[in-house]
Amino acid sequence: MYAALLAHIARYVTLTPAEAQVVGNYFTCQTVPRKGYLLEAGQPCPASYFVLQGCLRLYFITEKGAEQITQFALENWWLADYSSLLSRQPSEYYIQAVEPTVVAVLDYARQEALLAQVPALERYFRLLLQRVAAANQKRWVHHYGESLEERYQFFSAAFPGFVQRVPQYMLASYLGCTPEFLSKIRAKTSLGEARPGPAAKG
Amino acid sequence: MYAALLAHIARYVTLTPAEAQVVGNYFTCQTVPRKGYLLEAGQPCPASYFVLQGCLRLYFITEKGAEQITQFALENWWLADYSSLLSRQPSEYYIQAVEPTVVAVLDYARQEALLAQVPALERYFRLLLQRVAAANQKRWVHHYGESLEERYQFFSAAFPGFVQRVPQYMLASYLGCTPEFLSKIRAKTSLGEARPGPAAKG
DNA sequence: TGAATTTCTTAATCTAAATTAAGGAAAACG
DNA sequence: CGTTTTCCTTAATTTAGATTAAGAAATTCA
Repeated sequence: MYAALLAHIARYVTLTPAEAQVVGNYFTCQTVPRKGYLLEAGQPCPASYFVLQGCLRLYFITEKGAEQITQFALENWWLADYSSLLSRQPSEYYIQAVEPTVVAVLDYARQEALLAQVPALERYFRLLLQRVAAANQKRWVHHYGESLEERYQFFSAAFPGFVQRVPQYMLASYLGCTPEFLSKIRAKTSLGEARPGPAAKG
Repeated sequence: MYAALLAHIARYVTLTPAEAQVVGNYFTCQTVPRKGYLLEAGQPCPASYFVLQGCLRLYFITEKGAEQITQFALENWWLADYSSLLSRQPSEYYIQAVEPTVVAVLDYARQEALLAQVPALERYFRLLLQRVAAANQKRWVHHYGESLEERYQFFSAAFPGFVQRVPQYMLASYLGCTPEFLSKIRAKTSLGEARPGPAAKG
């Protein structure tokens, strides 16, 4: 059931079979349809989510009423609103499934009990969060060091296939521009690339 | 010597006196003059730094040759290039002292040994990094959800005194605008505020 | 399969913030 | 203490990307 999750943990720490068993007991599995919500603004973030299958997006609503996406989560990625999770205050985010999605759920109320029972997970999450911190620092380098066109190019190269998996307006939101502008960038960029002929079909 | 560091750790986990002793043995103390460097681009990040006194900035050089600041660290803040620390690859960042600064240094090579000896620190760093993750998520909300003027207002309010402590062009870089634009914002904003009279002096 | 909904594109106009330039004030430090 | 360096401000010009509008294509799902 949680094979992917246990495999992910095994990348960082070694669990005994008994510990792996305990981990399995603390998680629940949840299926979310396309456009279904795991978190809506106003409620405290109830859990951390590990994506087993599918894709999630985390976004908030700006003053102007636009959806601003700040994170995606594909298979083997964790997603949560850490502020709300830690403070138990209402979240300002939405976590929504971009496609039909299956997640392993670590309920907030049970997290500390699990960590007490399986201390190796303290280390797992420490190592994981260190990588999250590293990724965040890099993200600011891309954000401030590169133009939108460069960021799009980098993103397409770094996550091949992902660009085909989410609507372009969502990618635009994540990259910090309008769909119109991303469309312009792509038109300019793909001039040299193979165009599908009139009869071709994806 | 490391009273502030031990006090910070004590906010998250409880150490035995013996453990506190061990922690003290693993850190070294380093003094950096104003404009001195703890890390320069091209070298692997050698350690994590905990600021005991003073102020650090983390920045990189953009394609256009400008310094782009992405983080500051005041007293009781940790600072490191996590990417470089984890990968042992050359860093793209500089860590420089904004004022004469004293840091507690956790050398990369000794970090894992310390954590093995004092497992409670796995938890300390896990909890710390969870807060870092929360702060990072919030930072994107401010970045994308607010205008530069609002971000400046928020920042001044959230870190009173800090605005007076670093040069304005550094704050501008961190906030993501030019010094000229920040100057304009401040001129507009402070119209209603008390101006120092002609005879007044700081 | 076919209507309804979502998504993508192009193009004209507009705007927030960058760039450039240059003078003046404040700190640093020898 | 004074001089060198660093820092701040104002203003004219320019630009990257937003906004608005509208039609075309692709998906979804009943």
